[in-house]
Amino acid sequence: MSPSIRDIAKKVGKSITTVSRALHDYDDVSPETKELVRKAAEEMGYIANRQAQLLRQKSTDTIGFILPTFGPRFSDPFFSEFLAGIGNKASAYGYDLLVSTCPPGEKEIHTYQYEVQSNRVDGFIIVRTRVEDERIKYLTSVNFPFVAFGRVPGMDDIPFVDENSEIGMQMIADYLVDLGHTKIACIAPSMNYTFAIHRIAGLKEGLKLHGINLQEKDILTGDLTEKGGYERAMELIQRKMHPTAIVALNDLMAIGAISAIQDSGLIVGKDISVTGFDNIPSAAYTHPPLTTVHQPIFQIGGMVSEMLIQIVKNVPLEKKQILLKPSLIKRQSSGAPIKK
Amino acid sequence: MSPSIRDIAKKVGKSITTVSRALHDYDDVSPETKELVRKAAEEMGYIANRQAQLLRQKSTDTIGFILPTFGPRFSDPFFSEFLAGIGNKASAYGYDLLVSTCPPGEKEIHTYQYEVQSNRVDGFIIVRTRVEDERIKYLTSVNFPFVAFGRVPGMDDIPFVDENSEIGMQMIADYLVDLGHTKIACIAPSMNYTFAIHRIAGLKEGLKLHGINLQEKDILTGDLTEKGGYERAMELIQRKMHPTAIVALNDLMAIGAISAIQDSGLIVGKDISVTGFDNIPSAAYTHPPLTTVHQPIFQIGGMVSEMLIQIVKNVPLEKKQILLKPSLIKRQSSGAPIKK
DNA sequence: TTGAAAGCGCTAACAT
DNA sequence: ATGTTAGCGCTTTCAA
Repeated sequence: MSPSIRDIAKKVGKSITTVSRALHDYDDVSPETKELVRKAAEEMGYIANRQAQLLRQKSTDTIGFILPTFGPRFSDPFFSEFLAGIGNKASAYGYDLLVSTCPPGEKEIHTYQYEVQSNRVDGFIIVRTRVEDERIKYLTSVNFPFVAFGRVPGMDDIPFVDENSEIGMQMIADYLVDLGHTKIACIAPSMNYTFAIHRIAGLKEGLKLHGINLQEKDILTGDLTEKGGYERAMELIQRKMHPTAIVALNDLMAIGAISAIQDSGLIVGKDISVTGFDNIPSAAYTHPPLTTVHQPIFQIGGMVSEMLIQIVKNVPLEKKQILLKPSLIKRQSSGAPIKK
Repeated sequence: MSPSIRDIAKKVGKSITTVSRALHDYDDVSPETKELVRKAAEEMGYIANRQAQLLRQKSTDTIGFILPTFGPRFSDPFFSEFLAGIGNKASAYGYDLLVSTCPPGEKEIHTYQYEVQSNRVDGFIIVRTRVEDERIKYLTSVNFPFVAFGRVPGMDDIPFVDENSEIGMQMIADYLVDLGHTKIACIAPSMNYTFAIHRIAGLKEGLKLHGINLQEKDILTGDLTEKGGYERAMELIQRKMHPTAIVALNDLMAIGAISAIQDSGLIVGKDISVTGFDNIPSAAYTHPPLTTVHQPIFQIGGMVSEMLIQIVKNVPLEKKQILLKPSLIKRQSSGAPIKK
């Protein structure tokens, strides 16, 4: 068994109170006692029992993160990088990270409720915010701390980090139009995701400035995976007049689109240009490499994590809302359209 | 504040003991009382305080998983899928998942020690086992439960799930030789990983059966990322006599290799064939699609998770070691070499 | 500067 | 069938 505070007390001939206070570096313990206690603790390999500590303190020093997993082949590189970002900062602050998995839907909110009420975590990190976000509604209603990666329309007060993807998409629009494209289609995820709304808005806005109207029929809905991108791109390609540029709202779908175009015997970047969003590492290794908008996922994970910890610690936040500037990464998946 | 067991007791006019027992469906509580208590609990939205429960029971109902993160751009799709697999089964059994991040090295073992001794978790899941695996040595030495994804040489008693990648690589070897390849090179990760050893052994063995000797100079070392695969492949291509087939030991490096070959103006599957390992979703969407060996990562995550839970619950295991049969996925990144 | 004692919310041995 | 009581390991009043 691991030694307890009692064992140390016995060894140094002091009370457990004194030991506890020495370990926490309280002012009212003599330096000698502190030294004595610390040495004994070290020698005995003492590590505080977290359960007990936390029960007492009514806090958990733990951050909750509920992975919205969609089916078994859940391998979005976005999440592993984001998780690494959260985890890194959390451990830097001595916080643990409790991860659960739950597909979006009915049960999801129960998972949150359960973790809130059973006192498992001090706060949550929410990812891929949605238009009517039950998670955020719930957490706000019970006044439980959280920080979101992504904005929520109509809830401007919540703490969040997001990339200004409107601007990102405007950059894409400018770039494609400058290359000479006019027939542009888009593969988006469900409009339930707020990021989809922002990105579509940015794209529309950007195109409109050049006198181009993005029509509803040119916005297809995919599921954020390569497969989804592939299938939607195929539909676009098979139209009698296919677009010369396909704007996918994330890299995974863009990769699928590239594959579909090539399977159709067309040339990516010539017959049809493709752009993505995220700049996942793979994006540099598609063929041709993918033009996309960079998002510093790892850093964002860190920021979100840090903000949440400040909040649960009651440290005043410098900024409650952070909107990052995107940057366009031009690669060879996009080029001038072929003149006919 | 969430209601406690005391609040329920007060409400139904029973002792807290009775409430506790009713909630746990003990035999020695009358059905009426059980009903009464349950209803009250439901009404009041009672959820047990996990910290207290667990402190008392000396268990945590929590599984630990320490992500070996290598630097910030940590986006191996392997991990998100594996995590989803672990998480799913864990929650099915009512277990939580505590995730930490720590780069392999010095500090890593402290992270394990800390979580063990502070009583944070009941057991660990270990991934990507290594030859002299400090993590496993430590956990065995303190007799702390764990299950590994991957074998460890010389420790045949540890509980693990692994794919028989020797056979997987033999299938690759057979297949490539049948296509007519004789000049075969390999991009492997550090031989610290036991899976690298198994896969190389399988490849060598498989080739030897066809009278081909895989030489050390034809085994390059990459870092398991696209970038690593790209760079090593470039080295191979620039040799005066480049190989006609590049066998990468994971899909990410294979994707990098494909990119390098194409950037060199060669044709993948004709000039140089490429194979991977894992069959991540992206593998079907490279151009050309990647020939690889399938590994059911999600299921393996589930199995490992389930085994660990059995172990910490002291339920006897059906099988302590599980070795899965691989299957070869033939796609167009591999073909007959061009005759000269 | 230190210690005694209460108690976080829960479970379980023991008593009734 | 139910209640009394002790105690998990820790922190924190309060008193000395």
